[in-house]
Amino acid sequence: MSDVARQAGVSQTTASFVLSGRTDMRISEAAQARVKEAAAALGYRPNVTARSLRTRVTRTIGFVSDAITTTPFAGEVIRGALEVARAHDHLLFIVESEGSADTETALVNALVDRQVDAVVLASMYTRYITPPKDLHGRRVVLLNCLAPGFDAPSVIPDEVEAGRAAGRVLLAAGHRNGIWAIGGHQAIPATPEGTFAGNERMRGLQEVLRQERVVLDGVVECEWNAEDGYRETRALLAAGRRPRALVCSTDRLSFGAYQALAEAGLTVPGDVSAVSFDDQDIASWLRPALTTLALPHYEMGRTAMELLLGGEPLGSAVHRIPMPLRERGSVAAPGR
Amino acid sequence: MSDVARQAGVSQTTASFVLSGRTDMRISEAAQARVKEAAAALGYRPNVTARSLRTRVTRTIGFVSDAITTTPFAGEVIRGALEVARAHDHLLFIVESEGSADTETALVNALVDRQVDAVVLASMYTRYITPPKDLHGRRVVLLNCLAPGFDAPSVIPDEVEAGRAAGRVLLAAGHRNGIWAIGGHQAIPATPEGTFAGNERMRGLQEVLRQERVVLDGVVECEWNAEDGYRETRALLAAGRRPRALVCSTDRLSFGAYQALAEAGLTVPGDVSAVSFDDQDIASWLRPALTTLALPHYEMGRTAMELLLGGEPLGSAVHRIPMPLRERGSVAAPGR
DNA sequence: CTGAAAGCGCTAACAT
DNA sequence: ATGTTAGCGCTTTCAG
Repeated sequence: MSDVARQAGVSQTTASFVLSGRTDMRISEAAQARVKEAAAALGYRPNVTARSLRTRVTRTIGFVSDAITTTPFAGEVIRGALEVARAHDHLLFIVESEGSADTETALVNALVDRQVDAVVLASMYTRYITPPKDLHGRRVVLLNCLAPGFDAPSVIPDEVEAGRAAGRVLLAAGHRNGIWAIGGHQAIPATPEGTFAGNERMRGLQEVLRQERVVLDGVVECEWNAEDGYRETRALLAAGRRPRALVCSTDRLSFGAYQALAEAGLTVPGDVSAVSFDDQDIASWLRPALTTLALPHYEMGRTAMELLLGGEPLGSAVHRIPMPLRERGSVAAPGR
Repeated sequence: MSDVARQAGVSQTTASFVLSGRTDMRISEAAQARVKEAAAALGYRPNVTARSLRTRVTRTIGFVSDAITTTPFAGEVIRGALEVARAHDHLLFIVESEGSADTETALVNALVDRQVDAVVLASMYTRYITPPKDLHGRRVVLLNCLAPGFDAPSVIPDEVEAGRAAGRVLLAAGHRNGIWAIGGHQAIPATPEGTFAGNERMRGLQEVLRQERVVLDGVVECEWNAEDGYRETRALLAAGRRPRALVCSTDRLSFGAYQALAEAGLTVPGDVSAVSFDDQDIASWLRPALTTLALPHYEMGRTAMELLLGGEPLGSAVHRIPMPLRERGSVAAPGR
């Protein structure tokens, strides 16, 4: 910068003012032009590290996630966050704690030592967490997780409303009997009380059904992968149960259910309707394509960053992002 | 740091030496202990920004990708990169150019202004690129892309060898006739010469088949998505062709092929064998699970970062990472 | 409207 | 074995 100033025949102060685009210290048009010209001629680029040292602002945000790889949606979260960051001229340090608290602490320290302006704490499935102490008193937003005692806003999907929507789709198609929930609350040995998403989805579903005095034929609690959907649907069929509609807690479960149904010579949606949650890629690859409630990962990423960069005080509200209904071909009137 | 020095009763220099763990300037055990104690007591954390300004080293790397969201593998690349970065105590700025050259230039500038030590230029499918000029002369590694004139190493999957492996799997099972390639070189209007991966996969495949004097019944050039696999396999069947084995250029194509085969009452692998490329999640969800050649995204991410942080000169070699064969249930001896 | 000078927190010659 | 001093590149009072 001092080279630029010298070449423009002004002091470094003047160069600084015009190069950082400040207007409050009125510089003559002539001087501005000379500085800009000199900067261009010399190929001047600011050293943001030096600027940050002085201003105590790095325009840098730490994005700490437990695992960016496990779920295929993760990319969407990051894409949303990245887009907003870029619009505000900020950069993201992305780190992954791999679920280890020690790693998380070490990484948060590394971020803080680099003077990040704020931190996003992201979880790949919705759950309660306890943020590392080094984050207390800092600008933080919780993405897809909740920490009741901790002073930071949370951004999560509106699962209860999604559960209601799933119920409404089935009711609207005329289903009142033979409705089974596959996956349910995910009340399995590893999570005996169910998971956050499982509990909320079921709550919304049951609420809507109850209003119409419809009761589920059953809720199958199991893990949420393709193989579980196959196994449990097959078991259902083998036990002589003949569902008219399936509410699968994930698209992966629906995928497995499709396989079991096809094996049994049953068609979707002619014999059995299916509605699920997530909107993974396979939801639209299946034939018929799946009607599902989409996890709004992109929007969540955006919202978290907008909270951080929007200039409003952060607060500690829970922001529930709507899960859009993707109506496709897997729901029809009940089969004969 | 000066607080720590004062409390320890030493100069700032001494404090600096012990806190940055330098051993070349021998400090007495006593002084070291006092400094460490004072640092712990005061909760001292170094300001890496300030250190970087002085040392001209930020321990920070820019990871520029064209789209981290499009492909589900992207997360694996990043996970690999992140792990190595962490092992070397470096942080990653991750940015996405969304395929726009202007955006890419702007982001590269933002990274350079923040004094990143190196840059990874990543593409989500293997292809030739022209790196932005602002990167000339800097430490760069190309991830999943090639830039012949540019002085930087490339890390790409070994597609030719994968093509050979696909051929060998089929030959070993006894296939010599009725082999069709679905997806082929991806010689479609958008990419009339085929894609890099398509061309290399086909080259390897043909090479191995030719050695055994086996010729493909045909190569169907189309896009590489699930719907294309369904449509083209269906068309094949409708045209009275009865393939004994399918080499699908992606798992998605195989997925679609499975659907068309099932519709026609054909079973895998009893009637038709299938082998493909990528090893996406669905490859193992399908029934039977798909035999496929895995894109080594995790390894690629690691390799790129190890090149950067390993201390060796970068060079400009092309590093071809093996694509492991995942043998599952979709290949058997030719059907009756 | 512009310039001189101090200092952000740290490291590294150079003394001692 | 430790301290003095000078910056790294930039912003920001404060004087003119």
